Amino acid sequence: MSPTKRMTLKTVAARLGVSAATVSNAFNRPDQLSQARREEILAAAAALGYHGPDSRGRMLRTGRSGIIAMLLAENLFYSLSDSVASELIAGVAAQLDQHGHSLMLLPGRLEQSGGGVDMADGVIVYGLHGASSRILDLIAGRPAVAIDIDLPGIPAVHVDNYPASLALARHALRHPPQRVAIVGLRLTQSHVGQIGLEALLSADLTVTRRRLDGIFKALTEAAIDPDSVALWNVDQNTYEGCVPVVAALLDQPAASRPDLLICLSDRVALTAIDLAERRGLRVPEDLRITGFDGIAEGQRRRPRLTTVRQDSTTKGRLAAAMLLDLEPRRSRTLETELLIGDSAP
Amino acid sequence: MSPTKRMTLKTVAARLGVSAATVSNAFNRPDQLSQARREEILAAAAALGYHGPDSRGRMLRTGRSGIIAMLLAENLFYSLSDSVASELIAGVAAQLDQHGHSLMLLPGRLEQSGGGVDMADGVIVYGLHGASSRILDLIAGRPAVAIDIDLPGIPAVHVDNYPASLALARHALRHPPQRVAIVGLRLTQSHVGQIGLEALLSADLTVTRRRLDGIFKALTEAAIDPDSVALWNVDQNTYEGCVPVVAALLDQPAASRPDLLICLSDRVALTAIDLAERRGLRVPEDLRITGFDGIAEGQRRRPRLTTVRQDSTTKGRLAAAMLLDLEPRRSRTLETELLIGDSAP
DNA sequence: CTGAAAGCGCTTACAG
DNA sequence: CTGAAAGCGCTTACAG
Repeated sequence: MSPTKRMTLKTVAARLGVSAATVSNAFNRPDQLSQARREEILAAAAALGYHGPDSRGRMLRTGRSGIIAMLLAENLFYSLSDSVASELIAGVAAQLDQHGHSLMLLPGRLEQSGGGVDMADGVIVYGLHGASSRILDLIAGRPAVAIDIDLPGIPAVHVDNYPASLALARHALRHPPQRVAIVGLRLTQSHVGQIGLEALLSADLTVTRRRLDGIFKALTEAAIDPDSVALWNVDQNTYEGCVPVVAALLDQPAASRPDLLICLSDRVALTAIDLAERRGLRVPEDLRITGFDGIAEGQRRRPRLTTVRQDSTTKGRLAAAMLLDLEPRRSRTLETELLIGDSAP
Repeated sequence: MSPTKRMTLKTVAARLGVSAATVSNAFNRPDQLSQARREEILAAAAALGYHGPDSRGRMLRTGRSGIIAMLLAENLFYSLSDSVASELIAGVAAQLDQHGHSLMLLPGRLEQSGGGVDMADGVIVYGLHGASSRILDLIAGRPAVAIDIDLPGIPAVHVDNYPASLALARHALRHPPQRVAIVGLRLTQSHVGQIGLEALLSADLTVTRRRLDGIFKALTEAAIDPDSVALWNVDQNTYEGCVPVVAALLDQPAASRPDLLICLSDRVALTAIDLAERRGLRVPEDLRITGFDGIAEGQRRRPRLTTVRQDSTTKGRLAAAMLLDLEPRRSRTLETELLIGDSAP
């Protein structure tokens, strides 16, 4: 067991005086040799410091790796820090746990090499990707499922953003507001702060656009002109990313400050609750707030957030199940649930 | 570009009438051929639907994969749901983002095949693992760094649990309590609820044991007999896992209910704040609460949690940096910071 | 029940 | 500047 040379199937076979095929069979196909021989070989291999066939060789030979890759929209750190992406990843993970697969996480901006997508048995593409033709090349020929994005020829898992936010906004507007403000997430290419309607990205470029459309519909129904509503935008779905925008919004003179704040993500809404309370504003008495996503954190703390629950865990689990052939591989739109909490009763 | 046959370096070379070496060089070693030739080859390859060398072949040949693996203590779902593990993973991810590596997540209970650890260029082992000799076999010969665990021959990243919890408990006890209770995390093999001292795991089997020892020291200094303090245990560091234990503890008759609750993790402490408030108990007036970890959620909400901040992100980042040879590969114990919030001022 | 041989897709000295 | 050859570690028909 000296660290002189790495053991391989071949060297083990040579030492034992059997063929490589037999050693391989001992590890992978118990039925191909006698029990006694198998145990003898396994024991001898262990004694030699050989702990089983190397996956790299196996992978090249068999074409399967036991790995599912997730191609994330952002870099790894952001994706793991964003509650929604993180719940989604956990959902994928939950399915893989049951199936004995490993999870490979790949950042949105891949270098030339592709980061190893090509070792995956299947790939989940999450969210918007800059150069989507690049993505298609990378996953070419490999089973793939998209989440929150449409890619030609690839089944997608979506959530019913439009009707969900329509229902939520209708609820919020039953209490007639003086002034409404909307805080979106990635509604524009990059502008952070208050924005105009002309800067909006189209619905195929950002999920939140559909949510905004639902809200506009509800505003119109309530005889409020969407153009008259202040529209703000945040580009990072993290506490730190939301703070400056929400602070600017709340720090307006009382006369122009909203009394209804419709946020297009829970993270934005939770940041708003937090900053409002620090400023002595009562939620919902002085300021009613709604979110979108239904992340766990928002349902635990007081005041409980009024929001739409999209089950990110289920989304991830379903996409993984499709890749593992536990579910038919076809596009699905999952239903959401209106959660009426205390932030906008 | 018909989907008849997958393109390989060899077929591309054949079609172009050059050698495989030249095509490989066109992709990997620009200096090995004329610029004109290179562009010609790249363009022709693209036209043929070949998007670059397959990592599987490359990996077998070069021995490098560009992948860092994290061997987690629990299954993937749990690890991604636990704030502390999740921040740690994000820290590793942050370092990999900067270096262009991919992240492979492997569940604690690996099947025979090893789940692909052997493709990783380096592995991070996090937390306690059942069969650690198995772990050592799996990572044999591969660069490895351990976090929160000691493995023979492998550098480890730790946090100063004992002095940190000693300082925290000293602070908490400056306000003399009537009755103290401690809620631990994984202090025993599996018992959930109130436990006795005899069931405790030793410090090399659980991180929280060192935290407990620090608290006992502070209690003794304050002339409180540790044996007189109620000791409870939780085995899952999630909201759902904490609820039953914390509820049982709070639902005791007022005469035996603690007025100081020392929790060995923030998740436990946050659950305690939540359930206490639901029961009309004021924090800190009726019940003082401390945590451990310093997770972001605890520092955002009111009352802000009094706790010890261990920077999990930095832990992960450092371990990854060691693997990428950006830091010397040697054991480190990181310092923590006492955070005095409102839950135990 | 066991073994010899081919080949998965690639890169790298090396020779020309 | 380009190509022929070896080989990374493995599994799988196939022949015996």
